[in-house]
Amino acid sequence: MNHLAALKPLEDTTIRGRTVEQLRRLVVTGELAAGMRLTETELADALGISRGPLREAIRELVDIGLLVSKPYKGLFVREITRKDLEEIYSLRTMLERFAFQEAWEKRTPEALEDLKARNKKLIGSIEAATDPLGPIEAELHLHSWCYELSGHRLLLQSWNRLKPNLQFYFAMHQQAHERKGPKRRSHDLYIRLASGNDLGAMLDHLNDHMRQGLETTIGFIDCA
Amino acid sequence: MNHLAALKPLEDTTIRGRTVEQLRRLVVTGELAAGMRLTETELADALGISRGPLREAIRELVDIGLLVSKPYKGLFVREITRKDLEEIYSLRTMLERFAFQEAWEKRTPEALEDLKARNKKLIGSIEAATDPLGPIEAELHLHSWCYELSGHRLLLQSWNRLKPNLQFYFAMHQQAHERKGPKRRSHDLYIRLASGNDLGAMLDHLNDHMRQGLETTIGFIDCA
DNA sequence: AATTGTCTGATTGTCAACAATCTGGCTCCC
DNA sequence: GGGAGCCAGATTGTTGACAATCAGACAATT
Repeated sequence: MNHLAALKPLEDTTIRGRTVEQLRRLVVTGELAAGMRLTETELADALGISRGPLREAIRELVDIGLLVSKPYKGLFVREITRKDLEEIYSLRTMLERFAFQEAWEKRTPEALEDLKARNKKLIGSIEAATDPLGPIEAELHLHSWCYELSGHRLLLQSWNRLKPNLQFYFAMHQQAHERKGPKRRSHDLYIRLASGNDLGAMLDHLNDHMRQGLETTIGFIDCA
Repeated sequence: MNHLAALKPLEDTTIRGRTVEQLRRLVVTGELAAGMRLTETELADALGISRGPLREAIRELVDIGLLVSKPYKGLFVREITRKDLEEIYSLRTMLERFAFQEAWEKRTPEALEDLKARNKKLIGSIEAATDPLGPIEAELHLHSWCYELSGHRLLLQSWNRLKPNLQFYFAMHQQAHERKGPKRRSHDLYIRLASGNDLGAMLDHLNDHMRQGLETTIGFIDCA
């Protein structure tokens, strides 16, 4: 910790960057409902920008998978099928197990403190119960820990691509279930094992943790 | 095989699409040397197109990792460090092991025929020795088999993002080593195990296959 | 000597108009 | 009835000009 810690990263100054962020937020929070149709001109007008930077922003979201582009028909906010969800979870399990293997030897007391801090933040966010999306972001931030610690840039990049999809689904699920977010103590074991000395146990727990996450949330999707 | 098999996919009609392909090829073959500096206007003039679609194409390549954008300084063809290579290989090992686990039960006689055909094509391409990049594409196509068979779209997408980076490195390596490509029989065991009934042995072999690939090729990189 | 201020050419960011293309529905013919 | 041809409106693709921003060099200041 140095004396510059108070500095916040300055916000994106380009229209494209800000647009990506704004659209991501709108999609992820469900303010733009799944399946909804948009067009470039319509969006550009609504945002008060021209189509150039908007197109670049859109392409980024399409690439991540938040939007689907059907040429000459319009843009559509992604819909999630059961298969999508299973794919997201199975890939995520894979990635996070790998991340823990890579990060295991790099754990330092400071890093473990950081992990605990993230969990505290998650709990705090759940108890505050102000912004319903807060806990979701906090949970994802907690899970980001192992990816960051691994030092594996490509892996972190993969996680960052997957994250918005998870976020999208969490928010969708939460809305359908009357804003019931993650439980306070849901990550207690996760933290304990991550701080311990049994990598095998941690990896096993990840399988459980993820499978449980999938099972308890998959119920309300009726699609094929 | 049906009677429409002769149909070839029609080429991309948009400037953006064609530009992505062309730039990808140029980077991957080393015709645009690693570290080389480019600018948007320069490229747009050279390609005879305007900057709009070019920018979108560039962004795609930056996202994949083939180009690096340093704002207001220029675009640079990616350079590969030893760490990059280790990351590419470790992630790839992960993904391909996962792909085989997912694909294992889906193997049909037809699918295995397809796999053998891909290996034949690889061998043919090596023996023909015309286009030095042919064997590289054929080898990647062989490895794509398990991803396609898995039916896991997200996984396939991850592989498709990783592929150009591998291709880039292979070509780079080949140029440095006087065009010595993959060996004729390099995938014999791979094919045999993939056709057999011991998933564990296949997964173990993948570790070996990849580690060997990394070790025999990592030599000539002197970077940190 | 080192830090800060200022200028300039280069580079990217943005815009608004225009062109190309597609979709969906309609007609017409068989 | 149904399939080919065609049309209108909508949507995306493309362009060239203009604006904003930056890196690097050099001067001024301490």
